Amino acid sequence: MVTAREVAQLCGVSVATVSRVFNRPATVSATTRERVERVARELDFSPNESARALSRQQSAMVGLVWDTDHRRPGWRHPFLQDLLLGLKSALSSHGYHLLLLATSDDARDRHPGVSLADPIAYVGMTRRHHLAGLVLIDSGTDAEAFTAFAQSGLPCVALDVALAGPRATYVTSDNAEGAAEAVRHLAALGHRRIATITGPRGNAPAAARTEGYRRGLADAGLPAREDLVISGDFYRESGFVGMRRLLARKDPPTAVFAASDEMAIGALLAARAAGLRVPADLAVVGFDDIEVASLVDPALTTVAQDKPGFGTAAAGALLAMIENATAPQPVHLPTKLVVRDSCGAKR
Amino acid sequence: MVTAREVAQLCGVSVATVSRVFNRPATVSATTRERVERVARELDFSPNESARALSRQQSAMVGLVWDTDHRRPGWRHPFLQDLLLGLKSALSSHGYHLLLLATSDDARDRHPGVSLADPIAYVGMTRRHHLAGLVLIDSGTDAEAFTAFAQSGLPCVALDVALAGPRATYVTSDNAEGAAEAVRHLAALGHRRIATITGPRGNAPAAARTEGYRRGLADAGLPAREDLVISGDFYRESGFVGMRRLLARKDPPTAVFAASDEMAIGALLAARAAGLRVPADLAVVGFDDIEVASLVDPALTTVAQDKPGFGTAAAGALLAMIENATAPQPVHLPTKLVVRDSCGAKR
DNA sequence: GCTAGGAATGTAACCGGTTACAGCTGCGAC
DNA sequence: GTCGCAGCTGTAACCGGTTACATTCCTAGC
Repeated sequence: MVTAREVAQLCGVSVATVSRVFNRPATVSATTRERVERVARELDFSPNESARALSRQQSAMVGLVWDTDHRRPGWRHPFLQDLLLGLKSALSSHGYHLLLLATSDDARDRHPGVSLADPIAYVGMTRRHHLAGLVLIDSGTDAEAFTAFAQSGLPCVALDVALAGPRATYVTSDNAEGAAEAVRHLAALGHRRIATITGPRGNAPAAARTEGYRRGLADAGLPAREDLVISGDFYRESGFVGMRRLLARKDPPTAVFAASDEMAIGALLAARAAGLRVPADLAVVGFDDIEVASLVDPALTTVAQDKPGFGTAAAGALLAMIENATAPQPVHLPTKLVVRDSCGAKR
Repeated sequence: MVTAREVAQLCGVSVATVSRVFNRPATVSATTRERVERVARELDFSPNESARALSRQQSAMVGLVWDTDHRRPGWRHPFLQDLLLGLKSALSSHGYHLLLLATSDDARDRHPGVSLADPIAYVGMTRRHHLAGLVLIDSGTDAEAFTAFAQSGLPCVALDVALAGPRATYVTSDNAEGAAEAVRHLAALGHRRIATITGPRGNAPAAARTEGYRRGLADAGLPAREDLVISGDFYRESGFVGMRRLLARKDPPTAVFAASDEMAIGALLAARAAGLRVPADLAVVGFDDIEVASLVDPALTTVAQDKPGFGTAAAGALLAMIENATAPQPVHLPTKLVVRDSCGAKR
């Protein structure tokens, strides 16, 4: 490893000058700068990150809090890979890396209800590592714990959880509009009794999608019937059960908007089990556009989220807070209705 | 942030002693140790990681090289989430974190054939960050680039790519045995003409699965017929095309072992397109047990890999090399045949 | 009683940068 | 001619730990 001292010596300047070339090039005369840059390139020098972090009290790393309880079914994030890719590429263009914080599962083992391993341990870790910021992935129900991060003073961006603070914000899809569009689409296909299977209560995107469902009905001039709103939890099983309950009605819906693809697939299976054909007897629309959506039979019509966009938007918001100290603004990503077979639109 | 100096002052000892309490407790007298530990706990002190990394020339971080070209179809890892979870939890128990290295895509943009952004940039990064080790995820065809990492002297663990060196090793499934088991299962169901659709050439797991296919045939006393070996590339399309070619034969196979679930699904679609019923007219077995496998119709019989096991095994091997400097040993994880509907076994 | 040696602790030199401050130079203005 | 100031660079004090080496103290052995 070449150090700045060696570069300085070879250039006949002090280490301070070498450091300046890498941090505030404008303060160094052009000739000196070029000489240092050339020698640095020749020796393949670049500043040691540990030393830099120690000295600056800030590292070139962004922490990723993704603390999921793998014992809970459906612990997987619907599109973590796209998210990581988006984050990674957006961060890399500014020289930041992503640190996947690891905490022991002790706290969770002791208190089974707690989903985040230990917020305090996390906050300490972010300090010890001099992290520049934090990306928080909602892993279910730790919205309260997230405020602890926001209060730590570190720039924070949460995904799909409303987070506010002087240096905190969040990124989410425009869930309400996406849901409304799905419902309007079903209405336009002639459906009058459109049901919905919602996500878990307390979940912000779930609430927004239900709100969007209502708005979509209103937009289409259809009455809102509360008995057509069935609550689920985003996972397949609840879609199956919810659909079965809906089909047992004496006046079952002809279409259903499920607040997640997993539940839509559950609904599909329930319809099949009840001897119904989709989309002929029942139209189904989901939300997310997970990988499986195009594979099930019939292929699922769904509201697609901008998956890599989540990553880039989160990274962008975070970098803005880190580097410009700008006032954070929540980001609402547009969704896109992907029409496949399960809704019965001819295509 | 509390520093060691403050703790030392409050305890009436020197910083060196505080440091020793955290690093080599045995060299400190019991009474002093307890006093320091108590005060440290009260002040919520823990050593600053940047300073520690700088001083020790080694950080508590393991780099993750996952440099996939998202413009290539099928760039997704079949089970990255399980992998990350396994890695994370195994590493956390030893206090290590996972750093997702970000490199600019420049190199790749300039040379479209290159899949890893820039191995040299990566190696430099690992040095600058004082990383303790490296986990290499194969993203296609950069096996050669991986040797550059192995030669950097840093402990390296590759996944699904044979990597050798004094401080390098790899983790992979027992692909050959898994494939052999699948083929024996098909033979036991009465199939005599069992075809295979292979993975891409040059890919180690793909080669092992083909070898296992041959071994399975031999085990079952069936002749190996080279015309029943069709090459694919792990992605769905190649499974579809391969199956179509097989079905066009005058003497088509009654069963097919696809070296990946994606290709198996492609084969399923091709069979359906040809008017064949699965499993009645054609038995299909895949490899991986990806999430979709249980969702397709018919549900896919497949060779399951130990997904979280990959992560824990990789972390274990890496930690062993980092902490004990043990001679690295490749890990071969056992697979498990998951019998569902597509093979025609009654269950 | 004296010494050798081991255990416990302190001292201070690192690790490799960043940056406040001071010093030097050269130029235009008076 | 000199004063002021801006631009450039060097000096040295950090950042917060780790650790080789020195020192002190105590005990066992003679």
